[in-house]
Amino acid sequence: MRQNARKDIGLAREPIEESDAFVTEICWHYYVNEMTQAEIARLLDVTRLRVNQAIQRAKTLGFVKIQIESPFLPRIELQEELKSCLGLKRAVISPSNEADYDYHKSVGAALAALLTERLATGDWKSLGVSWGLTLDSAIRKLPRQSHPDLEVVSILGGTAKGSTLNSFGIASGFANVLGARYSVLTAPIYLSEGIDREVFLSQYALKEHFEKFASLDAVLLTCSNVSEKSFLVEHGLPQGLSPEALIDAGAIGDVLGKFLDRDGRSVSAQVDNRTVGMSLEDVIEVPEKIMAAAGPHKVEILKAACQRGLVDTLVTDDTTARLLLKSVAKQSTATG
Amino acid sequence: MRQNARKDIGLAREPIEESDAFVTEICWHYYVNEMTQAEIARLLDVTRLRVNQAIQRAKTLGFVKIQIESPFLPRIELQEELKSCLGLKRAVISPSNEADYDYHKSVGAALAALLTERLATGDWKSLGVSWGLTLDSAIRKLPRQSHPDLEVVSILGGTAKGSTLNSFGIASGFANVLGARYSVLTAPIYLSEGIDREVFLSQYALKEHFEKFASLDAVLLTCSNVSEKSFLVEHGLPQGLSPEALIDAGAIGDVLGKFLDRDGRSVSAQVDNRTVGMSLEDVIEVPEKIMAAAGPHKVEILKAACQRGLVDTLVTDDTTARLLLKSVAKQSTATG
DNA sequence: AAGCAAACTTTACAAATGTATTTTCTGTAT
DNA sequence: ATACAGAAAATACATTTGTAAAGTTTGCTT
Repeated sequence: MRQNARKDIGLAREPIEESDAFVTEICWHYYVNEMTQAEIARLLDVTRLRVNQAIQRAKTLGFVKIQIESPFLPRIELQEELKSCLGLKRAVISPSNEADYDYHKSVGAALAALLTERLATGDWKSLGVSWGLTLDSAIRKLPRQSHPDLEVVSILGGTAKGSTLNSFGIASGFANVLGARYSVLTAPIYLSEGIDREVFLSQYALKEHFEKFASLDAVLLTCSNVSEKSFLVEHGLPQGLSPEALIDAGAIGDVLGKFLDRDGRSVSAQVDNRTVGMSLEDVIEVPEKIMAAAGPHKVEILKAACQRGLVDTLVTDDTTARLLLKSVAKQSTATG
Repeated sequence: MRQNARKDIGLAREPIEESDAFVTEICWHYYVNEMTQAEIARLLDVTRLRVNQAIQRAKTLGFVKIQIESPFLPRIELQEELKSCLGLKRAVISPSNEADYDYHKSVGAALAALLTERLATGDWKSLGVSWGLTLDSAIRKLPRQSHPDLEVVSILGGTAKGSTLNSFGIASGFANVLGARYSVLTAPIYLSEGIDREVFLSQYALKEHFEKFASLDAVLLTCSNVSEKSFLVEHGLPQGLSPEALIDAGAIGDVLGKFLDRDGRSVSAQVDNRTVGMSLEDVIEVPEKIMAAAGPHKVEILKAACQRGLVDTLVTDDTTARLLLKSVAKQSTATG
């Protein structure tokens, strides 16, 4: 067929038969004997170009199969998939212990490892932190370090209850173990009704703190869903705001006390306006946005947060990662 | 221990941990994503040198396995000749790199390819393995497989030195990569003088193991000559047995620790009686006897082993194959 | 036999890789 | 604190590889 077609337009010379045996032998010399392409060309008395082409042909035809053999491979594959699915710059996936599943331990350790690495190389001056169990867990896993030029900045107000994993405890905890300074947000996460936001935030101490948000080199974010598993929902919601009302409004979880819907849109400007902390718009401007969260109940809010552009590095565990991928796949088949 | 030793000579910095996960990730990017080393270095924020070293380390460690579809197509004529000359059922000849000749690499890869093919079609339940550099090389080239019904049986005792390429390491290495069970021969290759063979071998664990020899579907054999190139001669000969004495007795090499003369006859029943492993008589009974060996120094012992009927499949390289043919031709003109 | 076009070889060069050398960094010991 | 030694980074360079031009060969057509 192809031959005839060529002849019709005036074929000159048959292409030399690049036999499988020829290609095979070249590949053998190249990959097994580790000869250079020039050496092989000399040995078989052909041009180097032909050797080069044979090897490339073998690769595309699948004659040579390169396998990577390692217990770590599955996780790397997962990371790559997550990155492309969610549009991340980096994904860190910790192996979770499925038998004795703990949402925070594994992710905390992974975050600690990542932080240590980034702090060593990244030359950060200012690190924003929210709070929650995951960050508390990371602090426990962090080795003691010395970063005298680093300032840990709390980017979210606190709640009355819960001392160590509260705003104050997390920021100071990080600063302590990292050998850094810190600045906390001495305010509740939600303003009481009737308090004028502008007036409250204009207080001198708060104003100075808020100005630091603009120059953060990185932020550590967490998220949660709307259920009794959420610390915020259990202990921190302002009076008059019920979980049911949030769910009715489309909320699937929160980032920095701001509730988002399935597509990452803010559910209630009104509620958002009562939170004391960094705005999501400001978060998006931070060069490195590290989100650490795990657990099946956080899949939806993680997806939403990524969609909103709040995440460029995701730290999670393999269980959550797999659920995330499944969820994204389902969504795209439903939509597209 | 090692740390102290280092400290004594004034250690400065711990070498950074080139973790397997790190190496794996680099190989993933390099081979799967086809990124350049420089790109990977930038991505992971390390020097290009480290990436380069990681890839080379992965290659030598066998983390990456490169498979070629049909490596022995081009050597058909040579193979046919060998088969008829040596009375073989099958001959597999790999092309070797004569400029930078490595006895084991090429043959190991060919053996790996052959094994993969035979395991897929042959329905083996039990595979006997000896040990040596050639088999070690084959393990590195074997892709990971799953043969849960296969048992790898070590057919030869070990030496004190040389961990991975020893009896235990080879059998478990094959089993690991093939996804099979294994049974090792926990005994030295040569009994010490004065130990009663019958008494020693009657030990429960050994007896049970020896009984497996009768039902092997295949064996992987190697051989060596009597010189400093032989691992056995260098490291494994029993006390009081010198290479010179063996040569004087007509020995030209060994198979399974049993030394043979030019015609494949056992040189010393006394020495044979001290070896712990499968007897040559039992080997002959195995349905598939695969001998893998290469190098000019192994030509004579290969010929002898074939003559003795220990080989029905020979895996070697083209250099050795040609020498074998020449040697056989010379002998037959001299004799006939 | 001249023309022609496909397919190869030659040539050239840019990019990537491998390796050696120098420099910088860091923990330990003096 | 200072000197020191070992390790990694930085640098430099030779080799190898990939690719895109040229130029040449070959077999067919006219």
